[in-house]
Amino acid sequence: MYVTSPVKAFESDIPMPVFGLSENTQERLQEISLSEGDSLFFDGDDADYVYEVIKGVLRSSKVLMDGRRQVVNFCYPGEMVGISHDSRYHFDCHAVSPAKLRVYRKNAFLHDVASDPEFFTRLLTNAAAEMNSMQDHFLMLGRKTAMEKLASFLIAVMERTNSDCRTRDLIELPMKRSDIADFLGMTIETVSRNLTRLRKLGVIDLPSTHLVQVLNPSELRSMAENCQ
Amino acid sequence: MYVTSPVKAFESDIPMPVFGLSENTQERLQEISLSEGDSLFFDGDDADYVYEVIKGVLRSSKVLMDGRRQVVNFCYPGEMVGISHDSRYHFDCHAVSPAKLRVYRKNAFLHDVASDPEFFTRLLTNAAAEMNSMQDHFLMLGRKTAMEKLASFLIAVMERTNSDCRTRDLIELPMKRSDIADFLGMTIETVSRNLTRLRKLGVIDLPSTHLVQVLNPSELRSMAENCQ
DNA sequence: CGAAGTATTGACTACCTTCAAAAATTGTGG
DNA sequence: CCACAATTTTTGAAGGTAGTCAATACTTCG
Repeated sequence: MYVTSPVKAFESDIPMPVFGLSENTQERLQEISLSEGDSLFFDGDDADYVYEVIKGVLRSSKVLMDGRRQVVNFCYPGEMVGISHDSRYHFDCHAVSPAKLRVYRKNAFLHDVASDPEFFTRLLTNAAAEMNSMQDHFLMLGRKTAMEKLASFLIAVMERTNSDCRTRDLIELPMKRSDIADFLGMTIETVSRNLTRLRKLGVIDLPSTHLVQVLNPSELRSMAENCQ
Repeated sequence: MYVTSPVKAFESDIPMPVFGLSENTQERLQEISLSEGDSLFFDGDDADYVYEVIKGVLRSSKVLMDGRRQVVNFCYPGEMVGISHDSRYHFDCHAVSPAKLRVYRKNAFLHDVASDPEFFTRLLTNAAAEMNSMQDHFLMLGRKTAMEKLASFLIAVMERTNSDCRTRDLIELPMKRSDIADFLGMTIETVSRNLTRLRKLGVIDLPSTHLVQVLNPSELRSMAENCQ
């Protein structure tokens, strides 16, 4: 079992968001940057802010006492993170790649949402959509083989990122193998082995560690639900 | 692999909710009953209604083409089911035990919610809470052993149902072993073997198939995260 | 009481994990 | 820019947990 030891972006004894800006400087609160590996917040922190990803990719994860980790979600530009049902966050959140975020005070955000029916509808729709994708994630974690999990993951990233037809089949994977493994509920070795197997089958190519060229999308798609 | 073959409560060629009541009889729409095994809706059906469980337990599940199934959630009294981000349901929903439901027209429901800030806040909080419990489910599916999964499940059902201190340690499991297996991402045989093992360890007793007496709650709790 | 469905138990197998080492990549200081 | 260390990824061999197949026991229901 492996444990990632996350490092706060700034060390500080003042209970403040990781980016370390003054709380009462409204303008400076509006947008922040994170470097690769920086933490945004931890499980148990006060949930005073909600965030919107502008650029980069975030990783939400939960950890068991003995260090076993489950990556809950990767957050891409346009998505919200940090909305809690109570006053605390219930997972860790880190930057997987250099990221820019828009920050909202939780209370102000909720007030704005409640007072604007259109905003509210959008948020509720997003929440329902996220729940739906979480349910697909359940099916994957609970019932798919290692190869099916990996194929599903690649398809999902493909559909989530490249809307441009010309670059559709070139997938960027900013996260490490350990992040992918913890997202799919398997080990880094199994992730690596199955990537290699997909390469040898001619379904993908691996130009570099964090790039996947999909050579046979339809085959990959069929492997996502019906392994070999 | 096993496939459950669900049966509609009423056979009908009219596209109508399963309970088969006239759409324009407002009063008769307000509450419905389901027998054990009845379906409420299927993946792909028009999502015209949302439901609130009054009595009994529902099961939400998704199925792969080859029949592999993942139970997404068990819905207990007080919980909502059927809120979708688009016009379709994205999972099957069945009654695990005889159930009573309150029915809302989706549009009317959303309108009511949007026009009442307090109602809205409650719904959003519930959604966030449900997401939080889904994230715990992820951790369980992806990273826990069979025994840890089963112990976690028993603890969760215990905390969800019996608020009464005297009956706290007597758990009712209305669902079948196959439902539990599909919820935990394992087989019925593994569920059965581990229940037996818990019994032989003296942690639980099994007075009947659908009843579990927890003899050593603290031991069970520790097994949920740290299987021997 | 018999039949159908459900649950338990047993024997064997397979997939994924674990442990270990080599290869590749990334980062750092001279 | 290169050399070297640290980290990450890949590959290999062995082992274990849970799955599969099969038979028996138990429950439910006509």
